[in-house]
Amino acid sequence: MNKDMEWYLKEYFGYEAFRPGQASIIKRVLEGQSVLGLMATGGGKSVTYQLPALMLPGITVVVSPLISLMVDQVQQLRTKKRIPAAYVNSTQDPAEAREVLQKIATGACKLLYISPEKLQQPYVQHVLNQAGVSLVAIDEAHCISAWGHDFRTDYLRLPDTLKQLGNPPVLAVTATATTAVRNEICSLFGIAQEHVVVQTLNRANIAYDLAEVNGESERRQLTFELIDRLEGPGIVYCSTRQAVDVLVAAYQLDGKRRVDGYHGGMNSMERMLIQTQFLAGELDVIIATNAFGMGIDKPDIRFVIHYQLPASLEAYSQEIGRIGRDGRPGYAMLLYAQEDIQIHQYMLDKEYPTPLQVQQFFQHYRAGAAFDAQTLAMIDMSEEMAAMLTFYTERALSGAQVSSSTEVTNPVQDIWQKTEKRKAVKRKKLSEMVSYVLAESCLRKHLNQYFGEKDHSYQHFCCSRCGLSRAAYEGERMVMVQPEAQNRWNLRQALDKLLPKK
DNA sequence: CGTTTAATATGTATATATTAAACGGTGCCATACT
Repeated sequence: MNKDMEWYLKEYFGYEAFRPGQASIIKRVLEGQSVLGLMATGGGKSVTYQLPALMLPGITVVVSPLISLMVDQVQQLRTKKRIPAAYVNSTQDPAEAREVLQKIATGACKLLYISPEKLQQPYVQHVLNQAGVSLVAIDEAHCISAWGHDFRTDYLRLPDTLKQLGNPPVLAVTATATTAVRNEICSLFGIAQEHVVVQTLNRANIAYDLAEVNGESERRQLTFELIDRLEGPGIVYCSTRQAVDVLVAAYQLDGKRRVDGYHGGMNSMERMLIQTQFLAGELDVIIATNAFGMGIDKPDIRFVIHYQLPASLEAYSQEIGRIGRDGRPGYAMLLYAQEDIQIHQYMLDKEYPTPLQVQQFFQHYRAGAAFDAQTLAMIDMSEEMAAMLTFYTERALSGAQVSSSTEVTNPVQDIWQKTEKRKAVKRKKLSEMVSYVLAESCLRKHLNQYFGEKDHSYQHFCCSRCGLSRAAYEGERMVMVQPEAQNRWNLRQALDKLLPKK
């Protein structure tokens, strides 16, 4: 079997040898085991399901979070590797989609890329069952925990969806997962502890830096200086679309480098254009919200600047993880101020329902009402919240059936409590982000420990707490920002508010 | 909750100060509408 694996690796992927972790994941997958693979960005995750897809008898379904990722990967497989792959999603018209699915039914495709939403459609499942599903790969599997509980609950429905496909083995892969996230993925898909394959998540080539800023002008000045002086391509992350637009306009006015913006408010053509330009080296820096970056294949990103505090260490680690996939040194700067927390708190409060909203939703749900635009407007609820509440309501009602003998709980109360629980989890993640900037210990250690990583080695620089100065990093002098005691104290107060009361 | 933008106030023409209102992330899909 070993020889076969290597033959496929060379024949289809052009590599002489496997990269660390790959062979061990693939072996288990070929044995029919369900596996969770954790590999640092740039570790070659996609080969771990693309190669088994060629060797296994049936089709491999790749659950992918973004249409743009499906398009990229399928194109690469078809043109560069000559592997028969396809995708089904909402960019296709019904006739087109039917054509693809009919081809799949005949077994002409080895890989199908699809979203968790689309995978629930009965016709899609019917076709896949005809072809026979050998493996379900879940790409960017941290999305299950990051999005499954609120933003895209279809991620948490995946175990039920896979039941309809006869529970094929699962290979979940990601670059960031805390112990809690690993446990959640394992229990959802029945992955045994010995089938969790972990490569080191420590990013030895990244130098971690941190600076507290006072006021908008200081923040902006520091950011623009960094963009001007740092070498190579980079990304600047902001918390809001507006901040992105403002920064782009301000920098383009008299900045030295080629910079453009990217966020969810832009249409897909614009977004595609900007991303393509960045990948092709026609843009030096992208200023973006967290909409940018997932799955982008650019090995030479040299720096990431966080203009504001991100919402969690998971998000932070994902975003800086895009630095230096080529293994060459890179630099991560996190700018923060006390007021950065407010936007995240606001979003959190807005995302989750009040008891009244749950009640109104439940009444309509019970009455069998469709949650169309009109109904939603009537109860003043967003499409997103209705989708989330549908999920929790379904859970509450099916759960009630199972345990009906014990006690009859109020479903509305039950649903609201479940959503409050998730809200508390998110609040805690935000507090952990704040703790990170407040703690005075080594940044690398703190971040690595959060993800259960014990290796803290580094190549050139560790972090600003371990003696990295920006002057040293850039090889020239630069104004250092002095943190003010007052602001730190306020931030501690804000942190206290985030933590649950005892 | 903080920042940005729009609207008003001032006191007699342009611009600044003050106050009020608006706004805020991530994407799939289906459906309704042009």
